[in-house]
Amino acid sequence: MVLPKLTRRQQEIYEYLQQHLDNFPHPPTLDELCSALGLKSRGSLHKQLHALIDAGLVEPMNNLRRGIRLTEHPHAEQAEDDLPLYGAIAAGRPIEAIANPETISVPPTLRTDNPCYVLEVKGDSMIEEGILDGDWVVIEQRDHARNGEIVVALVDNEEATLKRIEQERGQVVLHPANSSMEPMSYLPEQVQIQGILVGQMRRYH
Amino acid sequence: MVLPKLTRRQQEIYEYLQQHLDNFPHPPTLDELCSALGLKSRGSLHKQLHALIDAGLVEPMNNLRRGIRLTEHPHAEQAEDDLPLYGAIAAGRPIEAIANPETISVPPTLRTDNPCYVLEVKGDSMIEEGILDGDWVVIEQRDHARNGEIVVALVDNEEATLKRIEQERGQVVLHPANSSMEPMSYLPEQVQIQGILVGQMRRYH
DNA sequence: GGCATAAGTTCTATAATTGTTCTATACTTC
DNA sequence: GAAGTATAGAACAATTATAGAACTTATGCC
Repeated sequence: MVLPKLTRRQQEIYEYLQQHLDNFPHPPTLDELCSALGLKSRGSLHKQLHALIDAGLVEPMNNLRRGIRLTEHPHAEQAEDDLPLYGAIAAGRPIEAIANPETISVPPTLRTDNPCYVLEVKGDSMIEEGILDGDWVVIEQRDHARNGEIVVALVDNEEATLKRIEQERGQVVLHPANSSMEPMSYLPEQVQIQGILVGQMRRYH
Repeated sequence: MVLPKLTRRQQEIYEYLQQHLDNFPHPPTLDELCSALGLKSRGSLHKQLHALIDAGLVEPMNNLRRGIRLTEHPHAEQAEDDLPLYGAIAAGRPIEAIANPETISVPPTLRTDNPCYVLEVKGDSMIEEGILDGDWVVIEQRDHARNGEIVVALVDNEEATLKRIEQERGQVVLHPANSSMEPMSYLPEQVQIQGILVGQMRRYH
């Protein structure tokens, strides 16, 4: 996301702040920053900083003498932490079809910037990957995957499962992570990828 | 370290207190602190200290003598869903002792209403419970547990581990969830419970 | 228990520092 | 060359820091 257009110099200064602000024992004053940047005029720096403040990158300092600080979450906060929860992996139904899903809160760390949703895991097919019955998995919505990724796959439009995928010429192999189950091979047209695993959560209480 | 919105001088004084408060035989009087800090006016210092009290960093001292103490958990006012992240399970250190932790966002579902913190798991001792190396675990801060709960236990004040606990008369058994490891027995006084497992998160990207 | 003293509190005044605003000038880029 | 950008410098306004005095409250001592 690109915020209000910064000039070249403003960008330079912002990058300098990101890199060197921690080097100062305390948040620096305008004068200190001036000499660190090689500027001679407090007023000039102030003007540049005000542009960064307007862009939401630097803490506004309304006449306060607390020094210059960067804002906590520069990139304006993501819409919501809530993602749709489509219940247990629903056999035979394309994920997106479900009408009015519940939602569940998911920390930004566990998701990607692309559209994601949450499923509740049923069964032990991924137990050796540390994914247990009842866990929630965060799925990035996608219709293709790289080999080795763990995907939500809909087979023959009937059964949706969570498996590690290997795609070769002419066939798709879905590997469970459970030594009591066998990998299964399908034709590419039998398998529809509905998303790939990007996060996992479990509660113990 | 970025503190709440303190002025420079307030920050200086706070850092001085953090460093030198233990050097005084008793908590110092305002006058003693003044001369230690090179100030000449008790009133001035008092004003600064009051700012620190408002910020929740110094215990309020309502007319008490020698009452200057730092608060236990300075950063009480945390962002809503953010919990302190104490890094990997740290051998030999009581969890609460770590100074200024990072924080990580945790959905309400994965935590309890009691104080919680987050650890990063190192090692495979709980692999059969679906807790892998690198996972984050949400821990409710507690010093006791029921049998069968998974706890963060500090053994002999040296080693902190995540294990399932069984407490019998006269001994405490810590069970790993890894068939290549053996349960270990200890005397109750060797084992200090630092919290119990209430949630778990993992990212795949 | 009462009193003296030490220590915390409140207040005002003043000095120092620092953020803000403004104007003039130089520099880039198209 | 025009428009936008960057810098310097001065003047200004506000916050912050300090000192000092007066006041209140706790604590210990007899």
